[in-house]
Amino acid sequence: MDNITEMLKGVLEGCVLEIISREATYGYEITQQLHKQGFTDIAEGTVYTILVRLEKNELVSIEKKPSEVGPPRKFYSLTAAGMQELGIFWQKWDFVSSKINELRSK
Amino acid sequence: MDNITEMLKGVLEGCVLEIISREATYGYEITQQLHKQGFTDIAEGTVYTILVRLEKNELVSIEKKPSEVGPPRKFYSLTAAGMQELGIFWQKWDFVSSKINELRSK
DNA sequence: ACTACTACATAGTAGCACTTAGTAGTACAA
DNA sequence: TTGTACTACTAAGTGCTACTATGTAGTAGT
Repeated sequence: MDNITEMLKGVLEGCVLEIISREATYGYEITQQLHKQGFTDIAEGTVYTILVRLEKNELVSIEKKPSEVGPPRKFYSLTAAGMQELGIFWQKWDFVSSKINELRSK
Repeated sequence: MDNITEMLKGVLEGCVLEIISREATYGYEITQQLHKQGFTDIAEGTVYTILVRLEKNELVSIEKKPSEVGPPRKFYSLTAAGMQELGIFWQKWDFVSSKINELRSK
């Protein structure tokens, strides 16, 4: 799918929060999961900028762990604020997507 | 619903295209329709900037008509390119929204 | 004159995904 | 020992989009 950049604004961050909420994980792994989930064109750099923003906003906490196959990994977990933010994200998503679908079907 | 700005990026333009595709209409009316449809916080200025962009990209054609209750109105209709763009928009929407929902449910 | 509604225009701002380019560790082959 | 490939993170700069704020202007009722 070509050029869905604009449509991802505001939702990609939510997706990253959702992925982290399942299990503590790190940037490289998150990127790969997104690729497997169908978002094949998302660049690594994009995910890392989101992670930096999440950290700055204190929605995630970080634990650095060594890797056996490369440089050390930064594992992310949701903070309480992060959990709350994830809930708000899904509320917004439900709201927006239902309105869009209503508009389409009327 | 608070602060859904980012989530509207890339979709609001598609919504405007959809509304115009139903019937030739003008900016003020489009804004009101969006409000009725649940997007209560969308400002007039936002709609007009979208319309200017659509015109610039030749996705709409314009016919100016006098109004009995105020200044003249600019009625917008989709061009062939606009129709095509609308189709692409819904394809993208289906793609993105299905992926998001998959991510959520897994 | 004043207010309210209708109708359009636009310069400036903020936020986000993306591009590009870089640094580093491990492992395996030529 | 050089090169390639994969893993893993960083960061400066760009472009697009919705939003803010403000302004202009026509019509109509008080």
